[in-house]
Amino acid sequence: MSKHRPLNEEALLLVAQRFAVLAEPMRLRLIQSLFDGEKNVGELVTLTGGTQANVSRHLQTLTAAHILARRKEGLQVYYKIADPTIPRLCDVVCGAIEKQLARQAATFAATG
Amino acid sequence: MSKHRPLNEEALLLVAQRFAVLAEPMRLRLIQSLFDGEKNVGELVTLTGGTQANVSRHLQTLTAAHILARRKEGLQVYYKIADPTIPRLCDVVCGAIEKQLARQAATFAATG
DNA sequence: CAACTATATGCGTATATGCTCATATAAAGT
DNA sequence: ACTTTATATGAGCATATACGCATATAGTTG
Repeated sequence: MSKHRPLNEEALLLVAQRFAVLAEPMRLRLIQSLFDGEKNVGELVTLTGGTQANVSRHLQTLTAAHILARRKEGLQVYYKIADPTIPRLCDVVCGAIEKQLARQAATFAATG
Repeated sequence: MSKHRPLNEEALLLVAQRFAVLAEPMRLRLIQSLFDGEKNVGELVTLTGGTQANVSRHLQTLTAAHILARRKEGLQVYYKIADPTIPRLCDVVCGAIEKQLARQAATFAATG
C-alpha cells in the first residue's frame, strides 16, 4: 500500500475487511489465546470467558478470513493461527499504541 | 501481542479500536492519498471522490486516533500521516492478502 | 462589516454486526 | 437406537456507525 501502486477499489475493500475482522475485542482475545498453539472451542470458551455460541461465531469469522484454521478431531474442533503475518501485525499495532501512550504520558508529566 | 505478555482488557480494547479505525474504505483511501505527503481537505475530497462532509468526518476520526496530524494554514487545513507505523501496517496486510489470493488462485487452477 | 471560501458538525436515517437464547447438527458412548 | 457431549446456527434485539443534508464556524477579502 505504501511501497506498491495505489490499491484499486476491490483491493481496498479487502484490506478494510481484514482490519474489520481484527477490530473486535473477543476475536483478539481468541487470537491471543492461540499464540501458544492450537486449542479446541471449549478451551477457548474457558480462556476468553465468552459464551459458547459467541466464541463459535467469532471463530467462524476468523476462519472465513483465513486467519485461523480448523481441524476436527472427534467431537472437538481445534483452531490454530493460520496466517503467519498476524503476530507481526499485532506487534506493530501494540508498538504504535505503546509509543502513543508513552508520548501522552510524557506530555502529561511535562505540561500537566 | 505475540512477543509480549498477554494484553489486559484495556490494552486489548485499544488495539481493537485502532483496527476499527483502519477498517473503513474511505479512511484507507485518505491514508493512501497521504502517502506522498500532506494535503488539504479540498484536495482529499477531489482525490477520494467523497463528499466534503464525509471526508472531514473521517479525517477527524483518523486524527483522533493519532494516525493523522492537522495543520491549519489560513482557510485550509492540511493533514498528513503522523504515525510512522501505518505504512508498514498496510504493507503487512496487503502482503497477507496478496498471498492469500495467490494461494486461492493456485488451488483453483490445480483442482479446477 | 458584509460577502465569500474552506472546513467542521448536528441531526436523522439506513445498515451492519455483536450478543443472547434456543435449537440444530455431528460424533461418541451405552 | 438412545443419550450425551461438543460445536454450529437461526432468529431477534440492541447498538454502533457511515452517509447525506443542512447549517455552523473560522478565516479571508472587498
